[in-house]
Amino acid sequence: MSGTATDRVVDGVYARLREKIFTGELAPGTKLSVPALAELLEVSRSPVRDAVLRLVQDRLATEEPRRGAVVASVGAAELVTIYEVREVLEGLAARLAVENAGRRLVRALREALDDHQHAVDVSDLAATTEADMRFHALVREASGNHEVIRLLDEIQTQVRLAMRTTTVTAGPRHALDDHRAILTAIESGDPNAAEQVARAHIFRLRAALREQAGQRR
Amino acid sequence: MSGTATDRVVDGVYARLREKIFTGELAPGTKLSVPALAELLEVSRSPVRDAVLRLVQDRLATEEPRRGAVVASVGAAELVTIYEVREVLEGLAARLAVENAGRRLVRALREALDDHQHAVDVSDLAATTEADMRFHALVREASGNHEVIRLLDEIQTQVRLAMRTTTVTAGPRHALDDHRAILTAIESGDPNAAEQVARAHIFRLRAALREQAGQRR
DNA sequence: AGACCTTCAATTACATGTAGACTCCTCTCA
DNA sequence: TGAGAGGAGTCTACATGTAATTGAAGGTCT
Repeated sequence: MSGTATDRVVDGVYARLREKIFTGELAPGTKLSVPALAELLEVSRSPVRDAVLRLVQDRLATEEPRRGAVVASVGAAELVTIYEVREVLEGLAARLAVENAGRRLVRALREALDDHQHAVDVSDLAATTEADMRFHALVREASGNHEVIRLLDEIQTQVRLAMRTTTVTAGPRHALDDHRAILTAIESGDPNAAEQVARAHIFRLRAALREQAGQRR
Repeated sequence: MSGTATDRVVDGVYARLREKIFTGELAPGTKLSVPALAELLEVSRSPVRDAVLRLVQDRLATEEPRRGAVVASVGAAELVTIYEVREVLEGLAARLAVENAGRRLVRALREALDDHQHAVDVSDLAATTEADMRFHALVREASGNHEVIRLLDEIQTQVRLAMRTTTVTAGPRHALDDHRAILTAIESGDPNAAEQVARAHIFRLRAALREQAGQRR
């Protein structure tokens, strides 16, 4: 009567490796040796192998045929191409969110915004990032489109990984203003406005990135 | 001196399974039993297991924890959500293609269009589909954005799979006109126009789908 | 010193064994 | 007749063995 549906070893290994990557314990470039990790995590090689393949699948690692996998590193240039995609997807998410929007969404967004504001006021970087991510997560969940949610989750994963290497922040103040504008557009119920404003937000982030990394066009 | 870089068994198994899915030999809903496939393909279970995991990864199959994998079936409703994403990505691809565009691209697109026209004239469905897909492939390759290319490839895979179940065609004539408009916009060098026209194209396909499947909003 | 070869340890990719979970079928009993 | 127990067979998930390859270290010759 204790049964979790998924008590597979591979799930735990995957989660633990993912965590080690995000904390930096496994830094970009680190080799993911299956036997070594198996010993470290005290499981056999099979679930480790499967977990590493999953990491490769969501591009937290890259593999070359007979040479194994290493923790991926997302450079500024790649991040710019990712943000080009992110721009249109966040726009779509905002549009769809408006079409589905309920009071619940608006209330939750306001809450995230308040937290964001407060975090910025007291210069709490971690809380700022958290509130920022929560705002975006709320919008995409509200889109109701499973593909949009999945793809934006993937992108967020890549961005988190990129933060190990590059600085991604593009002025916390700016982001806050942009979020406010997005909320206003959603409240107004205008899908086109929401799409435009959401796109403009990511566009600005991308511009900051491009400049900071100084290249590409 | 004969060495191909990748002579891994798993690659061949993956390719063969993929092919069997697209030809319909493995129809949506079919269970992918690892031991059975291993015997069928005359390899051991290991590479088959890895190949099946890859199929799950690109959503040609779905798996449930202790119950194995089955060939995925893409329903009309899911396809509509996929097309919502496809709309903005094709728009982005067209926009970026304009920014990069060279004469080579325009020439290749014209060629694909001519083939498309001819295939429609003689009612060759296979050739029509091929020329249609080629046109889109050219545009996204020209975008120069690796993420856009990868995501649209994924989407095309899903669409191909969906064709096993649903009819996706939305009037071959319409598609041809839309492609002509996209080419015109690209030739004119106006990124915004290209994005709008490309989006409108997918929008129409989606509308046709939504109607044909009669639901969703 | 520097280029090349050899050797060695580590690792990948594949093969195979097996406990426990799941499915399906049959048989029992109300 | 229909619900439910029981059992057989199949399969997944994990464990483990191993050939061949790779990368690194060290040695040799020029």
